[in-house]
Amino acid sequence: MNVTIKDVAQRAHVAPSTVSRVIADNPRISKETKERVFKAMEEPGYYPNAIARSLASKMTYTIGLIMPRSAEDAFSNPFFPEVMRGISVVAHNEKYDLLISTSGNEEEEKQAVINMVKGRKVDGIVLLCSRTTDELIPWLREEKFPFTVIGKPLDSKGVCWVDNDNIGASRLATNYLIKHGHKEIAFISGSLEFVVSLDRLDGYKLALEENNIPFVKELVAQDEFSEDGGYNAMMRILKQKKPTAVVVTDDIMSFGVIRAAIDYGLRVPQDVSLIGFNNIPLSAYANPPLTTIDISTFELGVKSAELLLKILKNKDYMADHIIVPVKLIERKSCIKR
Amino acid sequence: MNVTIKDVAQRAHVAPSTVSRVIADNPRISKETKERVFKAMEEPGYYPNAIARSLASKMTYTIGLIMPRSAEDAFSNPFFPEVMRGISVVAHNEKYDLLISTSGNEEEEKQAVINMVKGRKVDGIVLLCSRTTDELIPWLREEKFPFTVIGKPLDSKGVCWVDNDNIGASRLATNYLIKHGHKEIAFISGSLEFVVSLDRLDGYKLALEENNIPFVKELVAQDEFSEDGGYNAMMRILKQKKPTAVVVTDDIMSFGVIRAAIDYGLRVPQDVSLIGFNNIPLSAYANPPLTTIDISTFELGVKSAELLLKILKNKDYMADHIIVPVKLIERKSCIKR
DNA sequence: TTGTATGCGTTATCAT
DNA sequence: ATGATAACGCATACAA
Repeated sequence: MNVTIKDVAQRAHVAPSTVSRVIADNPRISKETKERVFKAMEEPGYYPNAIARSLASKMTYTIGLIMPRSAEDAFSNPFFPEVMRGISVVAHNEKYDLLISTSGNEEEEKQAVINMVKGRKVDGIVLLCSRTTDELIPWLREEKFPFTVIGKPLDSKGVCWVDNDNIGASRLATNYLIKHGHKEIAFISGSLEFVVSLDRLDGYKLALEENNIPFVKELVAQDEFSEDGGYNAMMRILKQKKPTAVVVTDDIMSFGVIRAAIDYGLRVPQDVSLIGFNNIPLSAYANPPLTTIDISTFELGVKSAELLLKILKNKDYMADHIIVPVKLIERKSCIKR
Repeated sequence: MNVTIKDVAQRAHVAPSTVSRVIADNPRISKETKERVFKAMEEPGYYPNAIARSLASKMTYTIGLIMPRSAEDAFSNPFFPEVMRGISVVAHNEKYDLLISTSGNEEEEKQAVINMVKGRKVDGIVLLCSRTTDELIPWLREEKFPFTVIGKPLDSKGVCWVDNDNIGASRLATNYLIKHGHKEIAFISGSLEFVVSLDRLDGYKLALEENNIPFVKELVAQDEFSEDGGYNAMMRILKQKKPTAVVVTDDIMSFGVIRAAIDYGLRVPQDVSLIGFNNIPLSAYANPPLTTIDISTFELGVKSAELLLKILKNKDYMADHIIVPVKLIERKSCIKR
């Protein structure tokens, strides 16, 4: 079969345990034997079996990634790849691999996590998807399994999470519009099933309040995180009201909102100003280029991974959270009124 | 520690091997004991340790994914997430996990693969990146390790790969432009280091030849697979020639080409027609909506995974390849001349 | 149909 | 500093 630690041991005339120590770079081992062992590894092309290693050491050096339930959502919105990019950079630096398991529905997702956790396939998990109804978090907490969450969970007690200040970000966006003289400001977001949508709605309301602008529920709509979702939401609003500006909590949705406005005979930004969220690469090249809130997606990934690794290094690390800053990117989709 | 197969065996008053057989759903096992074992698994919450399982059975039920060298490229171009989506759907159906390992440079990439292969962490590998200079393919072939490649490798002898008919696709695109009355047709692609760029250039030339249009090398440019890359390539061409149409082998680059044209005072499609490649989600919402070649990115992922699984199921499966069809999506970026 | 024994390739705990 | 030897948790060939 393949060359094992025993073969190397024979070649080097030492015990397998010594070879193991050399691999682990154990300090108390003489230079001479270390050399000899390395030589004995070279020629036959020895490489440690990670599986056997994991079994014995109970360390896998791999991080589990739980994507949003539908692979559709997971990979079609640039948000997730960008988060993964952040995670993978950190993981790579620390010599961790990434194990990904997609799932179609809630039950499958649960199974995927159980499989990773109870199957001992990963050392820790990053949850890319925090729904308000998530039962994964309580389960992981109960299992005392190391994990971090991207997006503040509804019940964040005892869990480590990374997120933006979503209330603040939304308030920032809304205030920007208000300062540009807008008063009829619509708010379009994804499902309120997501904490992030809830928080951003709150930020929007907050900004209105601060400026004594009444909240009008006909100016608010939710829909899917997609171009079509944005289109439909905007259309629903336009049937009842005529906002002069709109806050859209996702750039992809913004594209749909723009299309809806145009279909409705409105020009952007002359008739409707628009501010998006996420600052995806293409929003800069939209027509008009999108003013948007950059939520530092990449950083979200980086921090979530760093936090997880910190936990792994110090098992009884206290529950903690990290707020990643946002930044308003001014482009051409908003004008003064 | 955690509950193991032995604990279950004791509870059910059977031998560990019997429990193992129940897990493996071995046919020759009585209904009664099977029931009893299942019961004994329930209460203490037994779950098989995948690592131990792998060590004993030499099967990991995970597929390794080798992304393009820079995580940058890997996740910023929608092509790769979409491919991953295809792969993950198939993997999920067959109860395989995905192990991802990103890498910064060629050396790291090699290490990542060695780590997966010699570390016995995966059963097979899908290469998402076939550079013409790739030394990974010969290595994997020599190791007799199961793998498939997305994109036809330069030396495809004895390797299983999945790709479009790139020559045909490019010829299709070019002919479309020619049929619309264009004769001054530019060709912008990524680096010729990629086989795909080479093939598409050939297809372009082929179409010109068929129509007795001379090949003009000033009308051809290569650059990075990015918006900026497209912009720069187009600018370089415009400084020498004034094409009435251009074939761009990547939608992201197309956005840059459009921007360059506009900066140069040209309207799209009135002054320059444009046909892209990949049909990424947002190309439909570009301005103008992009006419493009849909290369069935998702299918590319699906087929590569299916092919790999076929190999895994039948170790001495013959080298084979799969051509995934392309489709021309007509939108608004081309006009008759 | 079920049990026994051994191996999978390491790490880790004792020794020495 | 190094060597035996026992885990690690499961699969499997061989018995029964």
